[in-house]
Amino acid sequence: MKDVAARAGVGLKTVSRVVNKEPGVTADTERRVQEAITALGFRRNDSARILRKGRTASVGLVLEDLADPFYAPLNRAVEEVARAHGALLINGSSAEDPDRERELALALCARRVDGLIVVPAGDDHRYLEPEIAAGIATVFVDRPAGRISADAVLSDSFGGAHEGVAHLVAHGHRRIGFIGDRPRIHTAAERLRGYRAAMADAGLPVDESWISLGPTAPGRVRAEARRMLAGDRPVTALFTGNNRVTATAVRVIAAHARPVALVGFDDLELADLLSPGVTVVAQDPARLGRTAAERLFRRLDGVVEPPRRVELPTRLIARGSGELPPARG
Amino acid sequence: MKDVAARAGVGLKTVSRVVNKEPGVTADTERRVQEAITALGFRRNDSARILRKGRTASVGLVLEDLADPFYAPLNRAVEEVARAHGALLINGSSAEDPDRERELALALCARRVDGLIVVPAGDDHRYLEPEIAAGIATVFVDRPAGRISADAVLSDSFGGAHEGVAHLVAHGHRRIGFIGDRPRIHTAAERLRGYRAAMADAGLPVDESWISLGPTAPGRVRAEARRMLAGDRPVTALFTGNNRVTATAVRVIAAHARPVALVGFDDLELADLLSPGVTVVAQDPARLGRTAAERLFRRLDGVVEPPRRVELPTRLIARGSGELPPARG
DNA sequence: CTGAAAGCGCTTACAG
DNA sequence: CTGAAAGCGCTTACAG
Repeated sequence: MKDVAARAGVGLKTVSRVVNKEPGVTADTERRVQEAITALGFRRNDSARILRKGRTASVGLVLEDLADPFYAPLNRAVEEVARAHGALLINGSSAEDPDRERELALALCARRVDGLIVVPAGDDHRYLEPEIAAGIATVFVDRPAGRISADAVLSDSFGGAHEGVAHLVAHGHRRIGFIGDRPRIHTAAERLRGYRAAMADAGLPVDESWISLGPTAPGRVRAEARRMLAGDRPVTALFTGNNRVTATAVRVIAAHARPVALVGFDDLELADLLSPGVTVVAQDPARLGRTAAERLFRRLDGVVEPPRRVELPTRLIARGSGELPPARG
Repeated sequence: MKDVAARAGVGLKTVSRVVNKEPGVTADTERRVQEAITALGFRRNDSARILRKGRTASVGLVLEDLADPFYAPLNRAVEEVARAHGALLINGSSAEDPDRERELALALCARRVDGLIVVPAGDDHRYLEPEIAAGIATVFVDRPAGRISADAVLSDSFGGAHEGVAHLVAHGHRRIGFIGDRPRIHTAAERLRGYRAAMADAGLPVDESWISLGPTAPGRVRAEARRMLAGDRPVTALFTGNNRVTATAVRVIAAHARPVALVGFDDLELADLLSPGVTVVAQDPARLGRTAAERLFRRLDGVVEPPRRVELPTRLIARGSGELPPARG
């Protein structure tokens, strides 16, 4: 910029005015400056601008896995809202590791993102308190914050699971298995709570061997599904706690001798084309992302309100697998 | 930092030393500085650091759609490589709009990302020449750059399409339809070229009504597929140019009276569970992303080489739909 | 082992 | 309409 000013024979401020299209520059001066800019190949350095202005026009997003079919649309929705507000998006995957979540979130804060959206992996977010106090707006999405009070945008995991399990009960099932993610993950715990409540509401006993929480790696899920379907009092239906678990369960059921009913939390691509179609409790990941980002930008626009928890509804989509009657033992 | 120095009664440089864990500070001094840091809630501002150091330790990624099941794993792979090199990832979607691609890429350059990875939407990238000249390493992925010479990491679209169509021919098909993306997209053009070459190699004539390139919106693809399957000399097989087209074609075929063979470019989740399973020419999007990012960081590490085009192989996965014989008219 | 000065590339008041 | 000075929060030489 200094060089441009020298070449155009004007002051630094005049160059700044031209670059930022501020008024108060003669057409002639502007032309001279523009010439110098192209001659020198000048490109404004936004880092310097940011340092001076205070705001970085960027937001950070920490989620579990950028490649997951559930989080990818959430990511995209956050990007769209950021873009509408002239901000760039810096994001990364925690890989469900609390240390990595923390490291990434703090790196984003050190870059002075204006705001932060977090899908938490850990359950203690006190490490963010100094950052929030220093003015970095923070919204949690998909799961609530741990040990601090902050905005959260969630799906109704309890209600969705309750509805899905009640649907199986309505179709005659009495022995229903639940396979979900690790119990320290809020959504997994809530969905299990929904399962238990639906069973209790129907007056059905629950055998603890019908419940399995843990990593969603195909190997574990496959083994647990097979275990629940074996023996002489097998479950006649499965309720699966997220998209990854459902995909594996569909494979196990397809290879099983007797038909097994299935309702899965989260929708899957092509789920309607399988035989039978997979009945799901669908979330709207894009809406989760959009809602969280809009809340973030409201805060950045100066709206002050106490932290709030928003719960978005889920939607049961019946496609066949959840309407199968119990197989005769 | 100034405040910390004042409070600890030391110079600015000493604080800097402590923050950066540089040697040459007494244990006692370090303790005093650390106390001041926590008392004041000091957090280093990486923007300032970056301005001074020159490198931002961040890379930019412009792709078509963060939410697309093909690009999401590519995105994640780039992130992993960036992370291994201590860099953050700033990314965004072009939505297949050349202006938006340009706007986003230049915004990233203005932030002075160290390097840029681009899935091009447009076909003229001369706008990046000043940036590249100024030292921003740039690698194109999935599609090559237009009108500039730059590194590119691609899948073998021609070879993959050729193999997929030859597979259909080997199973007896003579009238094969091709539905692909807009012709100005490099991969779409290459896959069409592969289709034509495979037909020519088999000595089969091609009726131009069997070919349809255009937007991959379900409505258009559905209409075109139905058109090719109607009349008294319908195609007996379809070759689809990407994951979105394949998903729609599967639905059309499922609703069609006679069986229709199908081979799709790109793999789909659950494709193996459909009846019949969907035969595909699979790419490896994560490997594309990883390869491009590794090439970028090699350049950032100072390796100087002429721009190179790398082509990764595809893999035909036979699952049933591509092995169906032609239906009798 | 420690610190004062200069500078990274901009913008913000303020003055002409 | 235009510009010189100060400063954003750090780091880089350099000197004690």
